[in-house]
Amino acid sequence: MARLTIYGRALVDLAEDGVETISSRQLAERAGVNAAKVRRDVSHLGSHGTRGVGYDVDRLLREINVVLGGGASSPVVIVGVGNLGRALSRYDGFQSGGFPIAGLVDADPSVVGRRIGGVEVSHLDDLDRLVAETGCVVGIVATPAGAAQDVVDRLVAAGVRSILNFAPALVEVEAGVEVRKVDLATELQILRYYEHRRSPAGRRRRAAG
Amino acid sequence: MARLTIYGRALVDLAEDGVETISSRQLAERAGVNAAKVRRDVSHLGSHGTRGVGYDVDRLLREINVVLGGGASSPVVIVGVGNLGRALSRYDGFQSGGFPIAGLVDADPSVVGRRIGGVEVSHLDDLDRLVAETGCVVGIVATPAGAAQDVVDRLVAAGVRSILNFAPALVEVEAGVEVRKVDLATELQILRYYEHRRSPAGRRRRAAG
DNA sequence: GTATGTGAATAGATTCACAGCT
DNA sequence: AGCTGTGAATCTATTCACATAC
Repeated sequence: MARLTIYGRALVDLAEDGVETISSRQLAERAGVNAAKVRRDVSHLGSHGTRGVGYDVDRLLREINVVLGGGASSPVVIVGVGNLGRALSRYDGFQSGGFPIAGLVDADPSVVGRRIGGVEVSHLDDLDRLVAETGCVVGIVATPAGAAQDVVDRLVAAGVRSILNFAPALVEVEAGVEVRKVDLATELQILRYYEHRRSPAGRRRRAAG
Repeated sequence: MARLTIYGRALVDLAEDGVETISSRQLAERAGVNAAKVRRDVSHLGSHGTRGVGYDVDRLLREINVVLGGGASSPVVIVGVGNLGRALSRYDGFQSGGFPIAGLVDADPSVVGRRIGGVEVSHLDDLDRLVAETGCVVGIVATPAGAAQDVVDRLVAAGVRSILNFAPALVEVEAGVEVRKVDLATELQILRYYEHRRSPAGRRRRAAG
């Protein structure tokens, strides 16, 4: 399902290049997937291509955008302005992707009031008010693992129903709340796993067999 | 397979708490998965628990670490010190996770020579030398989409075989090179998708049915 | 001829459920 | 009694392959 966003990006590029129709095969190539997969994914949209021709780029893009929530702007609040939180606060991909950073929050009084990337840091206890005032619909958790569950509970209590969790911890939420996890440590570990498979200690200096 | 790293983290916590054995059921609960899944995953390690008792925490942790590449330190080079690249450079999770940042690289001469988080920025053309001198084994791509493929090609040419791609672009690599993609825009889009399902325009102000 | 949409086939991951060990 | 290891069942995702439409 993450593939829809990939198709969306490819279609934006195509539309900018003035391309009007595209076949499943061509789109698949741009998206790095199988043509049959494109067809089945697209058919789930209820969309219809034209046999013998392909899909209308503009129409398909519009349909994908509708499913993905369109061009709506979804303000986010970042909880935790430690190392990672500050890094994320300064990343303008949120803004440009339609997720403006409407608030920063931390539990440490010594950082409350500081401005990062033009946004002032509020105290965790003001989360409810902040969410209510700014209309944040997405919460980004960038705290240490130990604080993650508490923060998520507070976000949910404040009415946030979509959470992106960067903390290396599992969190539980009630039904109806969507949590997605981004785990940089795991990604790196997996790379190391492959690295290790290629050259475990002791084979490192040998020529490939 | 990403689950092994989750198990690993849970086991570290358990070891610190002095726990010596753990059943698949308990580990599963901590990892947020099914007990049968834990057993099957662990059995792929060639490990053996003790029937009626469970797994030895230390032993299992050691075995997982061996598979994941152990405590080895894997220096990384970050390519692209734009917004996201700078953010990542300042994130100390790399360092603490055993992935010290050994180099920063950018194509823009105006940032070359600047220091970010204690590391000097080199020019993209010096990538080969940098990789050779620092022994980087992992490349992190934090460039705009358009530059990603070129950067990846250069990383591969320099001998890097493990790449973490933050650029919202597909890249092709020869066999034997492992690329993992972290796509913040897609994660947010997917959250918005669920958000949109819950309250599409027009229903927003209605009470839940 | 070309390309979609989809039933059927395949592959892969997950879960059940239980024999067998401690 | 409690728990692992695993064959078998199940569920889900992917791919094939072709009838159908342009």
